[in-house]
Amino acid sequence: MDGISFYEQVYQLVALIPRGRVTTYGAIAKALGAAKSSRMVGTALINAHHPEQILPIYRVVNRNGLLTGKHHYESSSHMQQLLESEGVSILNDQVKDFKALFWDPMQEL
DNA sequence: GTGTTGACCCCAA
DNA sequence: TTTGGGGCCAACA
Repeated sequence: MDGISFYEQVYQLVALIPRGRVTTYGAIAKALGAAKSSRMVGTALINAHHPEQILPIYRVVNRNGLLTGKHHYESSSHMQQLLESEGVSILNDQVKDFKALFWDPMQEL
């Protein structure tokens, strides 16, 4: 296929997430045609140190709207703080009104 | 080359 | 409710 790796596809999709919205690993994986490879999405975000490109990976949460990736940040509250600064309310490490704030890549693309 | 781990998800009991 | 199993695939020891 093209010279774009799975990781690159994840990065591009994450970069398209609108401000104040969130999405899930599974939704991204499915949008890329790898619904069962949702793990790779999370792994990709760990290596998300993309050059000259800021990725709002904090807008990506798990299926339950839980901030499972916050432990990989400098501070546990960092991820939550970033989300709240965009108008996303977090309650008990979980996105409030997750269903309403959920951004489905498939629906936009 | 083999085994384990992991920012996940789904289903069954 | 919790627990257990399967799947997927890259990175690491």
